[in-house]
Amino acid sequence: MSAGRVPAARAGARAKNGPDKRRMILDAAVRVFANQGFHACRVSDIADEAGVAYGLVYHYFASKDEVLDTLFLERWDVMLQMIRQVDSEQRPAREKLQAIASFIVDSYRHDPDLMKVIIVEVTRAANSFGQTHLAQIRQAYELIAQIVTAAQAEGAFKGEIDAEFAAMAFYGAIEQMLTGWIFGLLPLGDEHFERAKWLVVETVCGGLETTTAGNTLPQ
Amino acid sequence: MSAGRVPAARAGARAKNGPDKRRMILDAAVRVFANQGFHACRVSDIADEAGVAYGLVYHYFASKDEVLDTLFLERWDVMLQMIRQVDSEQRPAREKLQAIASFIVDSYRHDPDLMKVIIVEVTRAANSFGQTHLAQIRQAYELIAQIVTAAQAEGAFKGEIDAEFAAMAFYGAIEQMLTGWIFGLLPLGDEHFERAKWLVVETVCGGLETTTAGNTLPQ
DNA sequence: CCTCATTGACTGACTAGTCAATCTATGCTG
DNA sequence: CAGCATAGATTGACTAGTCAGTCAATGAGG
Repeated sequence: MSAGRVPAARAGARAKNGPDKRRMILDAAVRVFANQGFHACRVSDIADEAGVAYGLVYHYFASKDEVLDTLFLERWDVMLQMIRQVDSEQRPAREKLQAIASFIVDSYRHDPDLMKVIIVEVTRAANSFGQTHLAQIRQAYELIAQIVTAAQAEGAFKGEIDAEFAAMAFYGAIEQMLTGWIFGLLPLGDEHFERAKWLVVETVCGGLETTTAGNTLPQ
Repeated sequence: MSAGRVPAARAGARAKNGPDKRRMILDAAVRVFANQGFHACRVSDIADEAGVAYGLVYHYFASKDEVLDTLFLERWDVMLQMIRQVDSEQRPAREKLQAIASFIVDSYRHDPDLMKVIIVEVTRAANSFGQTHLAQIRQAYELIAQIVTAAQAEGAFKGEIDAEFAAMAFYGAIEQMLTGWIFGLLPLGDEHFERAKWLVVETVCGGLETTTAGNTLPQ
């Protein structure tokens, strides 16, 4: 509902005139939320960062919550579309997962603040925004699970591991990777981002163990 | 520092008399934090839940923050000790990871509220408690990474996957599993918990893919 | 002069943390 | 053993500050 507050028509009209204040507020909010956290920051911080008056935030958004809702939904929808697209293609499951991992890592590379906000304030906020956007979040898991299910049906993936579970593990591994970057626990930089894309997929698809005969007794 | 506020001696003395109010406050806080979230709840909620006066919370704890700090450190220390123990034993890496997964899942089974609080309010709270306890959290990752490194040295695990990274993926998969239960996205119940223990390890160690060398045909 | 954008001072509600008073257990003293 | 002292436990009304959201006024374009 929040995403529809300002009709596309008006947003377009704005572009002709001065800068789009609504967009400036959203962009400022990303920075403020990322640096201070949603709860710790004040609405005035967002207004100041955006260079607009306090009240203007409430002209474009019904509440502080709605600012975050908007940011999340904007980005999450893009991700869901992307996964659906990948899902529909005719490629090996590993490549599909690879594409998803790439997209998420690139999202982080492109706008780390936004991804930090989405993950920290929504996706993992079980008592607040995570609940309100649970349906959206769930969709991502389900789409990934579908990929796994399909791969199992054609024999590429083991049938013994529940698809919904595999989806959680895969997504969890990716998010933890971003968390590592967010917390400064993993090294940043383009080559690390690229390597990370491959590493998650290799870990989850190929496994950590060496494929010794029958993988029964290591060593 | 918070953990040491009440000397063990006095805590023991308390046991002789009435109930340990400090403990009651901590236990109540777990329930309140789990149900409402740290930020959303008031200190009076904790006091009410514990059945004590508001001021008593501040007799035992310097601040609302310190209550959560105490809860986290108490439990996290137990987990670190457990991982160190496992780490020192002479067993295959897969079994070690299995033991860690079991411990965490059992922790959740035993006290879901506490684990929810630790994960949601600390481990994943990049802008608040996650930062203050970063050193503790990091230790867990490093210990797990050590297990992976050792396994790689003896050839049981592939050398191409960075150990620290594998540790993040493994831990991330487990936490995501708990998140699934917390959000009500994965089925609860003893058999599911048991299965989950095996599933994470099988996914991360064995991988999702079927072993191409005609090892198995699922179904 | 109408509409929408923009401003920022102000209000109303909320809550972490304080503190002075009261209670309770224990032990000491004469 | 009664009486008293001391220290810690317990109480909850109160303070001081914060901040989300409101609104009346002003500005600008058509």
